[in-house]
Amino acid sequence: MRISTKGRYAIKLMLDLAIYYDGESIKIKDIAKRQQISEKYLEQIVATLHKASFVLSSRGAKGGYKLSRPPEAYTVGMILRTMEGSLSSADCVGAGGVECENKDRCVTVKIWEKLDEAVDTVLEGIKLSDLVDWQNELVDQYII
Amino acid sequence: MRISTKGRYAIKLMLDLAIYYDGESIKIKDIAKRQQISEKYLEQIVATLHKASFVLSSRGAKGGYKLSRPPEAYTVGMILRTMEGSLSSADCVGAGGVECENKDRCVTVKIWEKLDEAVDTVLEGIKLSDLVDWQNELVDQYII
DNA sequence: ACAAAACCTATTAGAATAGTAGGAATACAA
DNA sequence: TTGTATTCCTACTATTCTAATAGGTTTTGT
Repeated sequence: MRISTKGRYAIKLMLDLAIYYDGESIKIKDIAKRQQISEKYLEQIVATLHKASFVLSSRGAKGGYKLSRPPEAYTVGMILRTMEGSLSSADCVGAGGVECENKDRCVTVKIWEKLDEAVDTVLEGIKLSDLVDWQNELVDQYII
Repeated sequence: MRISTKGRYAIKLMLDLAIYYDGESIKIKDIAKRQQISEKYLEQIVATLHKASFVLSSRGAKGGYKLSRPPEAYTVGMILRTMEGSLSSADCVGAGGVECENKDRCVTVKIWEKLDEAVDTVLEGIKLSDLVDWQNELVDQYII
């Protein structure tokens, strides 16, 4: 039931883009420094997010990345699914899964269906903007 | 977010023990045949369940396994946790996890806490006896 | 022209997954 | 008491996944 570093780092990356946006593109180098993640690894991760059109890029000096939409438009689930592919708990359930020919006679699939639904509800219920809000609350708490 | 075959097979094994119990011990060989799982692999899985005292064993001819408690006494979560160790979505949350020194300043942990709680609620909410009931409903539906 | 950034592709070390394999110990039954 | 069926124990293995590292190429602002 683990979420990989790819998924977790992608969320940190997107959150960083949301929080530190000031009109300018944000460099991977800076995100890597702030989030304590390898620059090269982040490059790979942002490439996937770029392919999914979650971020806009500009190349060359003064280049970097921006969110392509407002933070309310992303859910944690969207980001994780983009990075991890399917999030389903077993192959026999969920999109793109290997259909089991015994599926409608197997009661254990009900477990995975219920589980996946619960996971989905949580992950689709948290928006990137919620993370930004939580972060701001934390800052209020610690700095002030 | 995958549940491994070990966890899934363990549930099938426990369910098989619950359903086919008639006073006698049940052989791994029979479970393997019914559930279409490798006998040798099931041996390993049942060994873990035995160590956790979820099943009683008797050796030699006429040997086999029985549940050590009634099916109501097991939750799916108990079984999965026994097979998979921690079910938590990230190392920074949950028991036995590597505590992150930045934990109380990191908002993403909130995601994993919420997620783990939801997973827990589902998995602790399903008892082995529920699976037995579902199975019996299925049988009614198909055979009768 | 130069520097800084994104972009692209290959490689790798280690761990986890999903088993396979072979035999030792035990116990029933003839 | 001998055979057979079972659990029990330990080692091995092939494959995939994870989490990176590495080394460049292309683009662009100054």
